[in-house]
Amino acid sequence: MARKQGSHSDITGPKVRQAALRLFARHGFAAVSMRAIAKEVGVQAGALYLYTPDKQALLFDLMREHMEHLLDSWQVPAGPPEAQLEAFCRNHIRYHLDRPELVFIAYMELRNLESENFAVIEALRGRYEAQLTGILQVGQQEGAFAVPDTKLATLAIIAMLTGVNTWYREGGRLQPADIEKIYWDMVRKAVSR
Amino acid sequence: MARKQGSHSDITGPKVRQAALRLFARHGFAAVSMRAIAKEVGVQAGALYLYTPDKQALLFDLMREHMEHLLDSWQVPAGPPEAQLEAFCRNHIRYHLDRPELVFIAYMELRNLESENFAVIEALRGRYEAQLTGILQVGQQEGAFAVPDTKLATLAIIAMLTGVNTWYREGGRLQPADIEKIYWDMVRKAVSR
DNA sequence: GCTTGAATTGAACATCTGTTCAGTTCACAT
DNA sequence: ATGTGAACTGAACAGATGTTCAATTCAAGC
Repeated sequence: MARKQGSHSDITGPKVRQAALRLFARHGFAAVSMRAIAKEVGVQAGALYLYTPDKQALLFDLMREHMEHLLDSWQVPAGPPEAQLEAFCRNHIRYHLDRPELVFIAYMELRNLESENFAVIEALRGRYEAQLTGILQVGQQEGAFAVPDTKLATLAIIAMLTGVNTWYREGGRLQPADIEKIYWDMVRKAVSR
Repeated sequence: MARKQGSHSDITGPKVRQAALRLFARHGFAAVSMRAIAKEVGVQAGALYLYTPDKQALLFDLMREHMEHLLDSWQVPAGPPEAQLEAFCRNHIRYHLDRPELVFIAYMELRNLESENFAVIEALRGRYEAQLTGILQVGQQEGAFAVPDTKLATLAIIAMLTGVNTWYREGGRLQPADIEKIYWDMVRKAVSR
């Protein structure tokens, strides 16, 4: 069972995924060749096929793992809807600021997924959005929120939160904690009565 | 000066831009070949070079014209900051719902611009954002708004508004006018004290 | 009818594309 | 010392890529 010392597969495998992640995020899936990925890894193009069946799977696996990890990253806490919403927003921002490249890919490269793969990612995205919609619905019923359309509010809030990734750069004027607070403030007011 | 009747260049030219727009929006710049564009136009690939110096210019011109047209699409009206903000939000949504393909390209294909072209588009984007920031700053000073960070609020609001394009489809449950109202409501509350 | 010239073709270019696979390497187990 | 097998190379594949350009088409103007 133990891997042989000389084996590189448990090093090269992750390296391939990492290189694909970086290059897809920087140049876009269609603009990155297998040879470019191989070069980044320090290997010939043919060797990549020991670690992925094809280029499409490289993209799909990155996106699927990202979405699954995002879903696992939190649970709706017990408590009043406002606290639940705050937890959602803060987790979303923190999670997204931590993995800018994955986030970028997961939402820029949807159209490069083959249709079955696309359906899988869309379903995962739907499950994530449903959690926010659920929080908003309960809050609306209990009178804590005033959102005319919970589905729209869900998409508006997520778009707004995810927008951080378009401008945030490490070491900038604001720390993640500041950003969390500012965005949460805006969301809180946006859904308030 | 008058074009000859037999001339097709004033027909083919726009057709080329239109085909590029559609295909870039659908498949992404890098995934669309000049031959694919030519086929959509009904012409051989070589003929495209009568209407564009190269593929890059096709993308850049679409984006630049879009941004310039967006800037021309409105002016900050006289009046209280809240009315100015409402005008901005409603115009933004209306304008974006009217040209989903251009909007999509202008913000998905930034990384496919050569660096000088990128700088031009970024400058135009900056000028557009500055208008919203200006409204928020005045409103903040006059006490009409309570935004802790006007630059962040600018980006958050624009991200939220532009987000409509990710889900809106013609003939859906909501009319553009409904959407304008719902989003404006959320923005209004988000910046209120 | 003939000339002009803009619009377009179609072939050619050098290079790149994703993917396959027979052959090589070399740390390990025996 | 020898054999094994995972990891990898390097060449090959069939076709696509952006771009150029000599040659063709054909309506307009004379």
